[in-house]
Amino acid sequence: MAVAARRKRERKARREAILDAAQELIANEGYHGLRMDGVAEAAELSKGTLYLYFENKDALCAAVATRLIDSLIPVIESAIRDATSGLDAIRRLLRSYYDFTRTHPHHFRFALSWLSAGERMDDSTEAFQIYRSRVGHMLSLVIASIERGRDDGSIRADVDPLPQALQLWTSFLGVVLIGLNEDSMAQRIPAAVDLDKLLSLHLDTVTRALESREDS
Amino acid sequence: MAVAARRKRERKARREAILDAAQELIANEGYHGLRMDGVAEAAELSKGTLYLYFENKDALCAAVATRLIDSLIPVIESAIRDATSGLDAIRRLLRSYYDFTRTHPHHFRFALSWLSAGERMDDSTEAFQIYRSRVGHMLSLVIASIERGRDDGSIRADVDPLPQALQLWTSFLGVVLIGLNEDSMAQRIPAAVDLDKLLSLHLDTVTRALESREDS
DNA sequence: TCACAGACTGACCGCTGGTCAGTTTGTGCG
DNA sequence: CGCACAAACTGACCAGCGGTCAGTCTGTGA
Repeated sequence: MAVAARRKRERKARREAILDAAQELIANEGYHGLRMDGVAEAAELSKGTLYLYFENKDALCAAVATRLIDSLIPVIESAIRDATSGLDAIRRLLRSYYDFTRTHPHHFRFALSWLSAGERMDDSTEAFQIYRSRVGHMLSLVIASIERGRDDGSIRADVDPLPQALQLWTSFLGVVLIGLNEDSMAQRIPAAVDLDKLLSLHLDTVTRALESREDS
Repeated sequence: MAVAARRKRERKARREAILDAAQELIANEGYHGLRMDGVAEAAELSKGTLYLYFENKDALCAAVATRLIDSLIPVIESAIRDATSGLDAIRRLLRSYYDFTRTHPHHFRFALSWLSAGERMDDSTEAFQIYRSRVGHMLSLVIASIERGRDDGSIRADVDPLPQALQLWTSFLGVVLIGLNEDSMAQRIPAAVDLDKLLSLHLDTVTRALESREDS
């Protein structure tokens, strides 16, 4: 009865193939430009078949995003390990995420749609639950870094890790958000700021707010 | 020839009526739930007529957003005037925007779609240009407050107003973004933080980063 | 009474996410 | 080999919605 096992493998491979096709299209056409017909054609399947593997379009996108963030998490964990202090870990963590977003801007767009929507996106699917758990994991890394900094003295002792992690994460997302729209921002703001510099400024600002001070 | 003047008035009134209908629907159904057929019915017009007043759906939404932000700007300017210092002005400015967003969450959703999209939203219309100018005005208020704080000594002398204003504004938007999804966040994060507290924490963090220090 | 302009209408179109009755494939059994 | 059954797959079709446009209505001035 090795048939069932093989079927399972094949099913998984098909699923991956669909994800490959979708990810490629998202990278080229953007999340909003993604068409289920296009995915079907790229994956050399009929549209109906897609719905045997994914509940709907949003679930497919969530699965793509999950695969991407799964490739990011080890990078971040490695960056944290290399950090010289808790505060340094925060900086490295944020910068890793930022770099990742520059490489995969559409992943961030997806994450953002999820955050901002509540309505425009179906977040009731299982694929979304999985994605959520990844985000939860990332947040726990932030919390852990804050606690580490509190312990090693690089971060003020009076910060409350969970709320501060939320503040860090959400404010950081806002900065990255702009980084995605470099071109349109350049038009909008005369003599616009270079975006890598904006990130650096943000990190400096965060550092300044968190660091323990020598004075009383 | 007072006819032309009356026609112009009537046209403007119709436009306002359409905006009223759209704003009401957006408030109830959300931006994404807005249907042009629904607007037409609510405004007691045919759908085709809407397109005599607005280029497309996104332009209509931009006009709604502009009307809303136009009601906010005087509030913010007043808050800034009452401030005791430049740093205090920043805090008041951000808090005013936050309160406004709590009252009109859909305005913020629109602003966000505009920022995050670049693709999913038509920002080429005149209505969008106008909205942009309002955002530019708000940013200039932030810049002015920073300069004021630099002058009155409440803010460090070495901050560069424009980049710092961008950093302040974008990071602030990220925090507000979460504030919009209170309910879904509560599910996601166990023992979630109260959102008004999150804002307060953000303001404190910002303050800490900007304030001039007594020590050398 | 007529001509004209501008406001307005609503049937219609195209696109796209999603559905489902029916077909193909291939595996195990008699 | 043929049969039955399940699972994978298909593609024509549907519904919702943004947007269009040929034609109608209204009222103003001559």
